[in-house]
Amino acid sequence: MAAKLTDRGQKILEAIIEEYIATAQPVGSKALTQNQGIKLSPASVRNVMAELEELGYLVSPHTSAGRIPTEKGYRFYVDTILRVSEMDRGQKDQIELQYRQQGLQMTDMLREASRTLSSISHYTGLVMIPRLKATIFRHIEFVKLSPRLILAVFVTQSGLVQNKLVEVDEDLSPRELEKITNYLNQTMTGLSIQDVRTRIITEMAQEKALYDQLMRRAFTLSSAALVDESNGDVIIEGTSRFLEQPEFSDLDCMKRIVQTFEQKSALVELLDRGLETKGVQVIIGSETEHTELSDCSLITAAYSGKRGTLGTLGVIGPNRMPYATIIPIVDYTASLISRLLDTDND
Amino acid sequence: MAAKLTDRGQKILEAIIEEYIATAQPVGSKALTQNQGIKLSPASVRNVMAELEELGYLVSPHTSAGRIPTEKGYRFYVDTILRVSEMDRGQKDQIELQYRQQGLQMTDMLREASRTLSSISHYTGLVMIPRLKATIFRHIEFVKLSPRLILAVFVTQSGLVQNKLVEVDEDLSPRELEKITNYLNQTMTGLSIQDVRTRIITEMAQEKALYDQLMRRAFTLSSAALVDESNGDVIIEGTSRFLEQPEFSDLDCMKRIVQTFEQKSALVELLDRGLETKGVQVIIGSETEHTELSDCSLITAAYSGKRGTLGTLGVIGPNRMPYATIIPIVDYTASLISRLLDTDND
DNA sequence: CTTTGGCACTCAAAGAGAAGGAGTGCTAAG
DNA sequence: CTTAGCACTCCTTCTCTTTGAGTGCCAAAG
Repeated sequence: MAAKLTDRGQKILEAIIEEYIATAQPVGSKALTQNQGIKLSPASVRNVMAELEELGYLVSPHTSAGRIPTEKGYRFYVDTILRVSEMDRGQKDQIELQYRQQGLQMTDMLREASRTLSSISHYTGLVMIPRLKATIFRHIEFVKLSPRLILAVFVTQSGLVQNKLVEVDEDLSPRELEKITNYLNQTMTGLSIQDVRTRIITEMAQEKALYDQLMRRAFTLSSAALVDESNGDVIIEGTSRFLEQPEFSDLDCMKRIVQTFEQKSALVELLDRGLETKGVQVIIGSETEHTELSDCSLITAAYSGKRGTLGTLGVIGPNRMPYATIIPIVDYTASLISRLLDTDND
Repeated sequence: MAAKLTDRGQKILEAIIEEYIATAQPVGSKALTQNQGIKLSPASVRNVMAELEELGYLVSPHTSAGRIPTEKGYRFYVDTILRVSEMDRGQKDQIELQYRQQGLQMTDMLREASRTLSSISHYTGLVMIPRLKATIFRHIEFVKLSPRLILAVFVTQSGLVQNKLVEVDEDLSPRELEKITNYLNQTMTGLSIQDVRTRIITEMAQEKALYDQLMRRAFTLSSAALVDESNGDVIIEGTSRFLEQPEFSDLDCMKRIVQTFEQKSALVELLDRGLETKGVQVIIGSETEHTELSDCSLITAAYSGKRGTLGTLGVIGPNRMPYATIIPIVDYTASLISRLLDTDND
């Protein structure tokens, strides 16, 4: 069982996986000896393939078909065999160009990132919107919509704008609102939302707040405005790419995947996993731990702003994905986004 | 050609269309005589069906299949035969409930509308976001992100928040910005964006603006902030519903439709058509004038806020849609949204 | 001990009829 | 005008056969 893979075994596994990625057809021994730089007879290749199957890297759909990689096969390929090539300048420029032409607003940029990921990779692009609590407070503004209804508009360091309706018990005068606004903008700017929140809580407990009605209102208002009720949002672009993949020609399976996309929660969970990780992460098939996505793989990377990780982005497609080309695309996009977020708004 | 349809012809056409809507199978003469309250022999029905085919309301896929409605058939059905039933209270309540539980923010509400449309109709929900120029100015706010970069946050009467980054030539001090903000909020509130724009243009031309630097800046800034560069945006929910429809089991056709959805422009154009129209509009098949959507039908209705039409919403599905049940759903949703937009924020 | 050619075997995919059946159009009688 | 009867069409389904790609194993060669 723990038998190590010979050098030749790896070579052949690599060739099979790459052939399968290219053709989506089970790979036979003959095809291998012809196509690649493998100088063995089909019979020898067959021996090795039988070994690889025994070790769980390959399966054959039926006796008279070739072999296809298992998840374990892909995993080994990604972890051990794969050498990620640098992207060539041209491709990098092509990506970068997309953003130059573009407006500068964060959400638009992230949407563009998702779209570009999809169009360059030919799979589906995913970009997670930064969680509120991970962002830095820059500015808050209150707009009174009706006596009891206030719109809080809140801008983060990185230029993300969030707005939220707050219902209040008492009618605040414009002057009061303005004071509150000024106070908050002076005290909170530069803190992370996390910090802002704890600060609000401690200050509210202090006695001075107890007597200062305005302060109390400021805190109630801002804490209501900064509640992060979103469980994360994902920008998905290029769902239709899935329809191009022969492995999803089964409509029912396809439908379940698209539904999972629409609900987004599974994708949020998967993208969240990449938040802590440095570099590119690959999640293959059942590693997603979602049955509907058990034939899908994700390639993700985290992007960050001035102060630490903001979110993750990546590509989702069938297990049979050209990892070698997509990993650098995701990697480069993440670093590009990080760079843009760092420099654009300061 | 101009032969009018007999009463019996209509009855049978109705029965055929409704049967086909229910089963997605070509309808034969025998099936009709059994199922519905049609007291004729199959042979008589066949005569009528032949007539209907001659008139272009039906076609048969091949000799030994039943008949299916043509677009002209659907059109006639929708225009002449169909009696739209009132929705029962229960269903109305079910819809309304969705919004009660919900936050109050406009975009969220529209997204929820799209989702509800989809889940109740079992087709794909569409909601067009209001065009900026159709909305009423309520409040504008500028946040300086960097010396030359200003974020304009702009709130419409109906509570829609738009934000836009503006690059400026000169470094504006916070005091100046504040003055500009105050000035704009005092002068422009209550005007439509359309009006605001013309006003800015005329005032800029006036000599007093020429000498007052601050005013000039105010106008430049606000006109830049209020440029409506979006060509309309549509919230699409329930794309996966399409995958349930047997008529789109062809993957290639399916792919083209989903791609068209992703681009959105075609949908924007179609929803735009409903802006002028009162009540529910039905667009059938090639009436869409998009080849990719030539097997799709839309049922749309306009929704409005305090001051006139804001946008349209609706449902898209195959031509074979249960118009009788969906039309009232769309109608009711549109009026509900209008009601909510009217009352919520004033 | 590894490699390779040979060979029998398996099994999905593709094709060819053949049978079945749903539905039609037409005609002639009620 | 309606309807029963009937011949005809042609899709759908089934079975059966063929085809061929690919395998596993064995025995001979390196």
